[in-house]
Amino acid sequence: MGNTTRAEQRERTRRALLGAARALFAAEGYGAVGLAEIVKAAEVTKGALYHHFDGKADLFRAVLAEVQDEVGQRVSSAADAREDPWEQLTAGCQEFITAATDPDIQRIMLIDGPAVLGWNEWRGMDEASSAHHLAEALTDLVERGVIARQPVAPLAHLLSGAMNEAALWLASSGGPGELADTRAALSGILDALRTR
Amino acid sequence: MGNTTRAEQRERTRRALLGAARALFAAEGYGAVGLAEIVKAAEVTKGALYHHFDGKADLFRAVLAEVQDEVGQRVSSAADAREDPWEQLTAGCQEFITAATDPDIQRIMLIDGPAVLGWNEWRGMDEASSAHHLAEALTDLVERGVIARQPVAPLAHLLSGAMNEAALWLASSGGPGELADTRAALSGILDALRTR
DNA sequence: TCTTTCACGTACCTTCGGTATGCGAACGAA
DNA sequence: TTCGTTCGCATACCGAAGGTACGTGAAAGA
Repeated sequence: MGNTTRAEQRERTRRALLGAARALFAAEGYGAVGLAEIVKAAEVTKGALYHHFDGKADLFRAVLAEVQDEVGQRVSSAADAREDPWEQLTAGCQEFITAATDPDIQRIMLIDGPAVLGWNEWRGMDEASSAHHLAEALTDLVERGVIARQPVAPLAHLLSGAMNEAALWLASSGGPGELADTRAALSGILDALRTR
Repeated sequence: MGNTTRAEQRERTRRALLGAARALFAAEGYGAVGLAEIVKAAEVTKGALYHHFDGKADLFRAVLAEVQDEVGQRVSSAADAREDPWEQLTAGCQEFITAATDPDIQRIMLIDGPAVLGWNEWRGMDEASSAHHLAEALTDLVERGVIARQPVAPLAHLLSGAMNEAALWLASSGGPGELADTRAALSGILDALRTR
């Protein structure tokens, strides 16, 4: 008893590193955090870090994947709670704005993500976690004739960028009134897509 | 003759540093460029660099200001070439997308900018260089009744973010067709703002 | 002409990401 | 149970990069 299997120990250490790195990256930003801080907070050493990850950037990649996965889940849940495809789109977008207003999530997902991994890789991860939801929803709405037939990829990117920026702005200089105004403005843009 | 005043020399060195740093930051990204590379390309030493700037981040700040200023000028010129306020807005937006599709400008202005300086400072610089044009144009159009009366700040951020993301996407995976589709989608969104 | 200021070069320090190596405990086979 | 192997991780070290302290020679002012 009290014995710990290797798989358990491995998982515990990995979790500790991911948790510590996530908290520090979120609080101070990728560049301002040293590996020494991370391993100290995780109560391990650099040896453990390099045993689990290829380096600082790879550790960040794992943290980013975790964050993006959580946001993707929130958006999916919000969308799936609705029946009407149009409401699924709007609910998903509003939920994304809410989730992305968290400063910790922002710093990792929207600020450092593209800079650390490069925009292409960041885009790929974003696509896999949540952006494809948006593209699928738009495609579905086009198929159903709810919005005008048009290439969905450019539209998806415009909307994605709009929401990212809006969330960043809300977190830094926004009171509750700003949030409501932003939601309204986004709704207006989305509504404008509908065929009349 | 042949004599150089101190002000001249100072300006020459500063220009050399800014030019070298801009080229390297654009090509390799802020994190991947060392001060040694920069001062070698500028044919000076680190002493000169630290005499003109407070450090690597401050040098980047100066480069970013230069890039943003140029983009702002291009947008202003495009807008001022039109008489109709509505056309000024659309022309300015289209010109921004064109300018921001340049990979060098992207890396400095859209990718590394927020990560190196933090989003708040980046936002402030963007506001000063080009974003205020957008907000002013929108305010003007609201005053004239061309678009519905509404808070312009959230709208400006949504549009700004949409254009930033669109430009990034276009540069990485876009052919000429994608550019046309993106322009069309943006026009559609802008048109939707008009009071009918 | 003499002093001061300034632009910049040189040498050095510190920190940080990354690597090489060693060790003890869990694991698998006999 | 024993014994060799593997694995998870700690320790010590290295090179590079950002940053600093100080020296120097030429322009600027008196």
